[in-house]
Amino acid sequence: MAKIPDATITRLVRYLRALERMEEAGAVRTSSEELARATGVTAFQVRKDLAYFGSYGTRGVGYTVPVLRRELRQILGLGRKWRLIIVGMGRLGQALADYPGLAEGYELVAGFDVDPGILGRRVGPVTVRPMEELEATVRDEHVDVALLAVPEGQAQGVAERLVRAGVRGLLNFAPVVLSLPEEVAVENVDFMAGLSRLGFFMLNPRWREEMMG
Amino acid sequence: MAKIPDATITRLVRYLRALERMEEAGAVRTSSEELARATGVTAFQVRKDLAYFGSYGTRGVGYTVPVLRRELRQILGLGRKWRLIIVGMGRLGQALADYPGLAEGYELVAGFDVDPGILGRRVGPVTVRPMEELEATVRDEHVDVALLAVPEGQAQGVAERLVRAGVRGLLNFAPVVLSLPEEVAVENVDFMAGLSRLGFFMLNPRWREEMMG
DNA sequence: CTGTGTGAAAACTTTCACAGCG
DNA sequence: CGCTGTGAAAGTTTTCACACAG
Repeated sequence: MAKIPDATITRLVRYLRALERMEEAGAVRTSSEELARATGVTAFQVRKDLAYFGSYGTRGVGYTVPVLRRELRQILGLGRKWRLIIVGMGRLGQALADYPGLAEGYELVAGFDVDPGILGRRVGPVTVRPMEELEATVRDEHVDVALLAVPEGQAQGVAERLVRAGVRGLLNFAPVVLSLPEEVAVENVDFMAGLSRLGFFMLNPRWREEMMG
Repeated sequence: MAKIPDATITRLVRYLRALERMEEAGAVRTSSEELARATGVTAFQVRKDLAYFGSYGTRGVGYTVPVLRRELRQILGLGRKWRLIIVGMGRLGQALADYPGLAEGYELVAGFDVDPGILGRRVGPVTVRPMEELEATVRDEHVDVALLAVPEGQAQGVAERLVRAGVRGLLNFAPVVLSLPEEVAVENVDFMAGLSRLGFFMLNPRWREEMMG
């Protein structure tokens, strides 16, 4: 079985979203061509990406929307409900807790914060708990993944606590490179990096050729 | 001049952050080795990334922290202050407006929302304005970049308005693929995609070999 | 003698053409 | 016949070894 490009996984997420829109719209069949248009990649790419995992289409016909959707959910680990917590219930943490898409495939168990002012407050589906309860919650509630929305300076420390307590995946919103045992899956969501890339591209309009001043 | 990998730009952002920490700590010299350790890449990679843009070090010695920092800021377009707006001042938009790192290299001009309930409210450095004033603000205040923090369904429409009004770069937080003229720079910050990738990696612990079940 | 800068090799990803299945 | 699935080619990125400047 070939090695699967990281970028393929990211695209799979897009295909899935496109399929969900199609299914909502009542579509039953689709094609690599249509998926490509919906997600801004090439039809070659769509077929290759799917082929890494198996044969889900019918030659000469295309793909069956609900079937492919189910398969992609399976591949992306949405077959089961991951159990989540949010650490850091500032405005970012609260925005995350309220995000409707979360309920699809994830079960938000609790939110944590140091600020006594918001302890006990209800946000989205959860109540804010004190940091002291972090380890106990992770263990007792079988938490799989933590969304780390704490300030930069505390990210590494909190991440270590989480991993020690048994969390297996981290979605890190702080602009730091976490150093953790490699069996822990980490994804970074760094909007400042995105902003800097924007600056670079805007400064280098033919962002393929010619740099340097 | 060679084509510069996209990933290089992302790493440049990390190097810059590491350098800023070093400078704060009073360090004057550093090396590709040290930068590598601080950012979790290899020293080869650091040198190669920097070499795309020029020769900033001294052989046998290393790099001068403030010099390299200045150069990277230049490369990443932080030499000038980009003028920003935030469209969508829900909790996410408010969290962004309050983010202290923004002030470094970006000038937040205004925030916009449709909700009459928060119009006029002061968040971070800005006051929330109604969507009707969007175009006028972009033009009159010479806005370069917009942070798009509106609900999924409105992202494409708002993006088009922004581009028509003259915005040149978009940082899109909605999980949609925006289709816009290609001279507009777009970066996506999609935390749900990150979450799905986590699920995939956790489901495939030796996330290099063996898939399929 | 040290650590950068770089050409060349290896690894990886994307593109493509088309065989082949329904 | 049409559209998927795939091997092979093209293109891109990373790794590496080492020449060379200070």
